[in-house]
Amino acid sequence: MSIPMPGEQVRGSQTGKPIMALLDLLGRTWALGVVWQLHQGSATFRELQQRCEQISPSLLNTRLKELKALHLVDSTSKGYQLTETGEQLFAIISPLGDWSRQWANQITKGNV
Amino acid sequence: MSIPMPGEQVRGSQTGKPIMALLDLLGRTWALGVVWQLHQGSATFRELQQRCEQISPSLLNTRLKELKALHLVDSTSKGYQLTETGEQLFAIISPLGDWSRQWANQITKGNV
DNA sequence: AATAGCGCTACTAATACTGTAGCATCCTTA
DNA sequence: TAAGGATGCTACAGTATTAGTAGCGCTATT
Repeated sequence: MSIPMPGEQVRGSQTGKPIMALLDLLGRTWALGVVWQLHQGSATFRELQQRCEQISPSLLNTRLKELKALHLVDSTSKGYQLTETGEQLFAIISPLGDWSRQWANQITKGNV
Repeated sequence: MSIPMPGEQVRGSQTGKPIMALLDLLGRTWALGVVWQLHQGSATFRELQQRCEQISPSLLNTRLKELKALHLVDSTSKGYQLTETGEQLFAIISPLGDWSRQWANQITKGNV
């Protein structure tokens, strides 16, 4: 799958709008999850695989390539870590943690 | 694909944590996009299809079923719309619009 | 020199998505 | 009362993506 570069056409959108590239990227399996897990701290390839509950190495590697190409993740001697930009992205989505718990509560307790 | 219900195991995770169910859901093609587009206002099935740049009806319908089951989208006489919960979710991710533009700028102008 | 761990690739099977056709239903308008 | 015309949605075949497993090439340790 090609890397969803802002300005170019991406999966599901011809417009080239940055938000569409971002939504394409984040709409791929484990993309959000990798960002989420990496915020817990940098990790080696195999550590990251374990944090992501045994995601297959081929997929992890594909996602990491994309995230690196888009400057959200960096690989250093300490392993993979979020870039500053990646941390910004995490900062935006981090409220999803708390929110998802309320949401789960609402659904499973059935407040209809 | 089964609906990622918080509390149950989902694609890529056995833990049942709400955040994992949410990340599974949002990691599906066009899930975020549909929420994004519906925030622009309620829409009928075919309107929504057009806003989503000709997403195939089968996929749109699948995504809508999931979003309805998870109380993020409602279908009314006026068509589909976000629920209150869905609007909350949108409120969290809405900064992605502005952020994606900066991000695009950083990548394409190459501030390396 | 053998062992163990690492990043990562290769390959196949399983699953998800795309794209098109079209059915059933509900308006219009004649 | 019936012939369009639009709508919500399903069916299905073809294609693309993901899962799962094996293992290679390398480095470090024993």
